[in-house]
Amino acid sequence: MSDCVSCENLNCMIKKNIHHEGIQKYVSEKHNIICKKSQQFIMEGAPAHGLFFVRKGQVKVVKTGIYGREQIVRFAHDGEIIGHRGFGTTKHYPIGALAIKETHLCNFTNDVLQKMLKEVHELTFDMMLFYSEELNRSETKVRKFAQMTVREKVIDSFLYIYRKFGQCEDDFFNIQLPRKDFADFAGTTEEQVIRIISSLKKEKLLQTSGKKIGIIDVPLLKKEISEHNYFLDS
Amino acid sequence: MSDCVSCENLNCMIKKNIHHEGIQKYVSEKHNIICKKSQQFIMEGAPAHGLFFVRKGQVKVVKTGIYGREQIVRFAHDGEIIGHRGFGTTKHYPIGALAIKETHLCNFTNDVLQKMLKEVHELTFDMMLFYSEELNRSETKVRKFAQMTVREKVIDSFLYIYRKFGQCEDDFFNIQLPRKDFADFAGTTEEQVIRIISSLKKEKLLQTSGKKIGIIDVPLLKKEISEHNYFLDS
DNA sequence: CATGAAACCTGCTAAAACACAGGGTTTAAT
DNA sequence: ATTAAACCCTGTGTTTTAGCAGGTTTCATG
Repeated sequence: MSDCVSCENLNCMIKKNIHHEGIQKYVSEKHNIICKKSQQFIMEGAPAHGLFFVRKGQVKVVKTGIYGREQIVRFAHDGEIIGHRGFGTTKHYPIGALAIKETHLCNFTNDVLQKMLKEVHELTFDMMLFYSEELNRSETKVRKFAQMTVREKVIDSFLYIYRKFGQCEDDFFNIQLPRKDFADFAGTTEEQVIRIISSLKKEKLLQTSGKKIGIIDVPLLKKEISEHNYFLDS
Repeated sequence: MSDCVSCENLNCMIKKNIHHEGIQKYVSEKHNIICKKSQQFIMEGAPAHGLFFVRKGQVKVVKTGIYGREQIVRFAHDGEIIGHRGFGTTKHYPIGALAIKETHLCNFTNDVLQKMLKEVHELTFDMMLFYSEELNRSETKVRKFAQMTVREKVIDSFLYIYRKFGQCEDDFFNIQLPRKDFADFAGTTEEQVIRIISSLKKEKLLQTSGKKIGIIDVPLLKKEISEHNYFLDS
């Protein structure tokens, strides 16, 4: 249950390197944590005490912005890393993280992690590649925020959620978020998000039912932003 | 002249690891390139053929954005890496790079680099840390772009230039850029930049003389953005 | 030193985005 | 079933930003 060998998250970096002997002795030192819905497990500004992997669940990563405005950096689910931003020179987490629904986490302390990286070079290399991809993603996001209109940013956020979490047969996202969260992720206000949702519903591109949101016509929605853009995956 | 041992850029990652035996045999395989002013040496979208280090000079890193609008990702000078964004999974450069003034570059091909990383684990580790710092920087930038006003973004850009290139005794930046470049970097339009420069001149915070720009009162300018912000270094 | 191009500046206008206010609806707990 | 809290929605006024148009300055070059 708690060991990595039986874990199903094949995209997890530890799992991928579990066959290396150097790594196995450290796996037993990882902590398993269970978070209830909306529970925060990383505090922004707190001393970094290691890396987290999402074993199962949904997480949002936040950062306090200007005027205390909340910014959602990204969402994460099964297999993904959280807390890697605190690993460089800074010894404090630059972000906070909280569970959207009940979430099972694996936690490696910085000490253990450091030892693992020293011993298993393939892991270090994978981490480097991971960071480099994250960097590309982040810079694409900079470009988006700098140049997209609010409507485009909101649509882009919906497509991001769609790509990441998908939607069930009834065509609603496999994740439920309040409008405010979409706003904080897209970099705008709740009102704008609501207005744009209204428009998109009228245009038969989106459907809602209470908190639930789903895309009706994915290709058409995609078309609207990919028109003048190259490929922007994030 | 062309070997790393005598190089003065102590912040360069290669120089830092030059004492490792594994690295020295590869240093001879690096290429030295000299770029004239405004010459482009990385084309956006071209196949990635390695990493560049700035030996001496000034470089701007650009990315074509929405509607073909140009976005300046960052500026670089002595000792800094360029082209690392093309190293992950993508085999094409996601950015372009061009010399602002005459610039001397060192170029390692991807092959050589790969070999170096395989052999010198400290280098891989350093690269990982480098990427992780870049990621933090980039995400700070996302937040800025999402939440700052145009005035704040422009001021922030001036402070960035000040931090990175400094200014001489006559209080002008050690780099000359057209207003348009500041706009592309700050994520706004040339007109806005010009307007804000005018205001700042009236407020005795900035001085200009033709293309030259300099900050008169750094702490006061800093204060304006750091007021509601935590520490934002980029 | 004339000249043309590039860079810089300003005023005006329209559009985009935000903020506030107030009302409606859903949800979950008692 | 009731009630409070959280969430959702819409209208209106204001601010911010972008875009255009036209003018001036600066600077390199023949």
